[in-house]
Amino acid sequence: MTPAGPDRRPTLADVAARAGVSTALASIVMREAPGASATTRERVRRAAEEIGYRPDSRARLLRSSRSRLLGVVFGVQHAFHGDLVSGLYAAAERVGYELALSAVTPGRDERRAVAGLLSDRCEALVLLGPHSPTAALADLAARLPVVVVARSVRSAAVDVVRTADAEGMHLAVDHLVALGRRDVVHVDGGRAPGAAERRRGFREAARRHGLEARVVAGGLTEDDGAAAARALLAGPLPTAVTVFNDRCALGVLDELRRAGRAVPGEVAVVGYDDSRIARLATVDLTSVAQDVAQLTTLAVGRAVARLDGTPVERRELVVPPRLVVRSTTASPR
Amino acid sequence: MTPAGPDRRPTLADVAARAGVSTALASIVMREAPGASATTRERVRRAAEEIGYRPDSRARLLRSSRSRLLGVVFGVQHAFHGDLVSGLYAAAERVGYELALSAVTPGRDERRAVAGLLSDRCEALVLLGPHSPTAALADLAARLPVVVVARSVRSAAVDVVRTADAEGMHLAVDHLVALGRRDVVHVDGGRAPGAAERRRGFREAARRHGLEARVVAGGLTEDDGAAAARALLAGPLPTAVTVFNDRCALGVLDELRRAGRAVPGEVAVVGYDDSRIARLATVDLTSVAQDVAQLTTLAVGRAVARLDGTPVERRELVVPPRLVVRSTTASPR
DNA sequence: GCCTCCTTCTAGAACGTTCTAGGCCAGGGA
DNA sequence: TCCCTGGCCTAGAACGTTCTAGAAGGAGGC
Repeated sequence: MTPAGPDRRPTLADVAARAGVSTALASIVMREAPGASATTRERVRRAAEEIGYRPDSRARLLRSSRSRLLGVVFGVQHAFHGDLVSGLYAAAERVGYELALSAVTPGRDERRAVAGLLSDRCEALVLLGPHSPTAALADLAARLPVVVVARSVRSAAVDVVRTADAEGMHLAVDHLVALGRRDVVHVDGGRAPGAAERRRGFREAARRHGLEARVVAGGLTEDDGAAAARALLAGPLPTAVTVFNDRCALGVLDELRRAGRAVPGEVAVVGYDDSRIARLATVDLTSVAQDVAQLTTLAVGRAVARLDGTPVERRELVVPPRLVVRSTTASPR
Repeated sequence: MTPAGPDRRPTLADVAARAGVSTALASIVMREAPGASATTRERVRRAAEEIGYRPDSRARLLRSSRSRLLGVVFGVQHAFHGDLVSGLYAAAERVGYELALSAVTPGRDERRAVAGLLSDRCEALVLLGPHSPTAALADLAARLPVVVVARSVRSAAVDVVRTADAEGMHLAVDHLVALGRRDVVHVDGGRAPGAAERRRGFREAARRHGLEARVVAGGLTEDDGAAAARALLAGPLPTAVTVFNDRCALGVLDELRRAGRAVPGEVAVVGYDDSRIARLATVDLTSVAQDVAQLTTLAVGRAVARLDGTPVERRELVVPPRLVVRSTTASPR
């Protein structure tokens, strides 16, 4: 019978009492720290097992000034953020950190998400494609290390890890031109994180090839893509289209096919993100892939470097993208 | 100059010192508890503001035995889980609880996700479509209240909140029959959470209408749906298809259209989940909608009831689904 | 004057861990 | 004999909160 009620969560003191040692020694055993004999270790471990002891990470963190906890803010809507979160878990584990997740939802904005993490005593924050203004991010960075992923921020206070989106568009345009497609249009992502950079890359590459750099309004969703495709269908059809992201590209594809236009026969289409959608057999979309493993490893690495006080050379880390060619691009029929 | 280094996180004692009161009183003010004069409140609040004080939720939770923290395990891949998480945040906030998120990723299984939440001192767990065997869930439920969402579990130990999936299939089949479609096939979800129930519902409804209850193998993804459609195209085409979920339905749709079959002219298609995909103008899929707001409100409510010791009548709460009719179902051409 | 009651406040003990400082004992060198 | 040294262990103080018990001071009733 435990002293303070039957359903009390077992504590280290309970383990120690049962094993007949001090709590300090029990702590040593549980942490696998040096300073206990083999027999005692065994005894303490068995006691812990028997009463179902689980360390209370909050008490643990309270005591040690370091929490080894990285806060992550992600958008619950974005499939790509899901991939990034997976990568972050793996990267954090490799360097002995834990993750605290906080989601941005339609009813919970970034401020709320960040506030939650701050009171959880995270040592640093990793923000996935944040929408907060630069000033707000800089304010935050005055409190603790902040790493922004997949968006570029013009501030000396925050670290940025992102894909070389302009280069990704170069790859896409070069690929299309090599296929003999010279009338290329870009379907834009508006004010979404990364859109400006991708637009810029498109324009640079088009100019380099001596092409007219035509850009039409698009967006993040399939419906935005469909609308853009309808706009394109109203005029003379280009021979190739680069699209802000895969979801939008899907809308473009669908609308083109509905209008009876052959893809890639008449029009080639390139997406961005290499999401699961792009990889589906029924879609099989050529797309610019972001290197998730690299992005997440660098993001965690940068956060840890800041915490350890390791000198850091550049604020911005840029990861090269990769073009994944599938069946929506080919030479004209 | 703070005593213990310049970048120490400000604590309640700092606030109290600056305001010239005891920490206990500062605590009272920060918690908005009764027992402080208006002028003192104002003074303490200003001091907190000035030094940028943020309560340390871990210390707070350590002290009070209640953590008011609900652990949520979700799959980072599932768009539907994203919707549920959004709803859970809102529902938890309404009853004064916080959420701790723990993701299941390709490299992080449910055991890991749950273990993390347990050491975070969550009072109860909400599991979204868990894959763990019933026995493991029951073990867990012996430690703390467990609510499983969107899957049915045959165990008296855990609470379940789910959609009446069988009824959803009744709605779908009734709708198709009312449209004059009597040759209906179900594309199955295999061992996915909810699949068995949906299959059962389909069979019941078909039998009720005196139809042959034909079921073909499908799955969760677009590719599974495409494969199922190819199987259907190999024989005489049914006049209607119900599909395990929207993603799979999308594959079915795509493959049917590629084969030149008119939807809904020749074949009507009904999906399940009413996901964002189904709502897209380019897809516009008739689908069975799950009531996310209701599911999440009930899940949180049930967890809280267990914690408060409120007597609970049934272990399983079943929420009625709703049929959303769009353009993939109509009378035969 | 004394008692009670209220409001406003404070000291100090929790909470469950880790860490610091030190105790005790055996072994070994002088 | 004495003093180190090293291995194993413990007491007790942190960590930043909240909570309990109670003090101080005034108002009011007798």
